[in-house]
Amino acid sequence: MSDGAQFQQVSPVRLYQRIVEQIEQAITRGDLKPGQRLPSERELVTQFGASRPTVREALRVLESNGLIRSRPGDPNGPEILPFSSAGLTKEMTRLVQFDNVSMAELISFRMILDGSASMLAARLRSEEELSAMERTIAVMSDAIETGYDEFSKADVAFHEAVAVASRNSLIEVCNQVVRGAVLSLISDKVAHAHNRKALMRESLQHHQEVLEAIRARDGAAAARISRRKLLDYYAGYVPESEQGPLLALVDDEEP
Amino acid sequence: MSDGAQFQQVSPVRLYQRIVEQIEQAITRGDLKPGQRLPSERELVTQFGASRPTVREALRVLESNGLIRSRPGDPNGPEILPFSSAGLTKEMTRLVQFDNVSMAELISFRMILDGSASMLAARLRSEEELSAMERTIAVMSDAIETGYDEFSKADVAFHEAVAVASRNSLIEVCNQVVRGAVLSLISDKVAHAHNRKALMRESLQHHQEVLEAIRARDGAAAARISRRKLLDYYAGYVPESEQGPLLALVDDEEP
DNA sequence: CCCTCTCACTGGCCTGACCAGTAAGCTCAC
DNA sequence: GTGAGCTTACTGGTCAGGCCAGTGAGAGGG
Repeated sequence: MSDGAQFQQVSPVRLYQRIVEQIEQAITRGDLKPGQRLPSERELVTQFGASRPTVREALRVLESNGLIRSRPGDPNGPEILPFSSAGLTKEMTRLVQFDNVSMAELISFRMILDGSASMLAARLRSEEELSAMERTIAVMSDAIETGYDEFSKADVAFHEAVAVASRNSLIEVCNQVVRGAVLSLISDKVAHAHNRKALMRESLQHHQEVLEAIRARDGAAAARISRRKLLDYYAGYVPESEQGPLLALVDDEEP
Repeated sequence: MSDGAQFQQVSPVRLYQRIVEQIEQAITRGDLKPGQRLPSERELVTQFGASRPTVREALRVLESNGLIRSRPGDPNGPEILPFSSAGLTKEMTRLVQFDNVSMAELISFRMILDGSASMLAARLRSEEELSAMERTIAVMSDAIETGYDEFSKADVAFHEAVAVASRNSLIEVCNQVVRGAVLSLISDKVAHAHNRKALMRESLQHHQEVLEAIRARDGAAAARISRRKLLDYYAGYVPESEQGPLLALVDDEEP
């Protein structure tokens, strides 16, 4: 190779990509805020100087990425949507589905995220946030009789309350995604379990112990308990041979 | 509400979405493997019974999601791409850019991921994996004189080696994404820093200390050092008022 | 056997058209 | 005046057909 300038590989840029970029940037910059409307397709055609199919390709991409939504017949044009983590969820689910991510890895990741969230919550929580958690636990307790859906909803609410208290939304988004992925892999087993009530009671017990540590502002304990309980709860779904990495995560009590 | 059946909200499904779904499923199921080719657009038109613009909209969506790539003139048709975390990175970057995710949260998240990876690596590593890490550190050391690009590449290689040893690819993918997001936010400052060599030396020092703990199989120490060093390195980019949650993460040495 | 050139076919892009929806604004009865 | 109903100008969804610049497998020449 001759010395001197280094060249980057170039790739032809499609017209529709240019349009996507422009609109994406306008949204990111804040020129287009959620709720605002894009001009109609035919109007965009004149503004971008491209044909309608090309403009439409761009809009379809934006739509599939959750940035806009267009309804047929709406005279106001496509709508800018508020940010949602749906795209992230989709991507992460795909990562799980066919990038050889095992159940053990998923649970390991949940243990890390959940443990960290609990630790941060224990150390940073306010009194209001604590009582918010207590309320969700109460709902869970009641929901054991009411039904699994209620219970599950309250469960999510608890983790959300913890996430809020941890002051870190990234944790919650990722945790939510991973949680969803785990559930989608074992949902059939849970749904058909004849001992669902027992499972719910066990889960409730776990959450209460974590809450106790958070109440006591004991970050290390909250993390340890959270991880330990997750492992107990899910260990049955992981083959014996893959449990090593999971045990390494609860192995906190070393000299 | 009358009791009985619960109905879900329905939304009209576009034709192009049906096509996207079918192809996505085929890929997820493994019917279409990376490297294989899709039929040509005109062939797909007849198979799906849709028009070319519609088929093209579907292909554009798949392309923008990183699932396929189509090159003009290629007689073999669009190519199925191997999985890449590019989509995830894009989504996460967007999350950071305009969902009120602060620099502090990003760094906090990195500390969690990196700390956990180091801990797992310390407890699970093999001898080969350890020496792989040592090699990347050596490269980093040499690269201080060679240049920042080399250094950065070796840096990535180190974290990758740690991730491999941690037996959890999710950690590494997420860490890589977050790392990229952080760098994209501060890259200008690093590039213009007049003391880049000093920064590199500091970074190298940090990595060496983590490596030492991993060598000693001391998981707790590896995690603690990793978090501490990340905080030291990046603290300057976080406003004083937002450092609370970060400090909570290194506050391990409690009674 | 290798090299070169051809050509059928590819994807990128465009024009123009039809249809089923939507909602603003008009009409009209009350 | 006011509300209900209808008209209408627009929207997005979809299609058919066409042109162009590329690509690469295979035909042909050396």
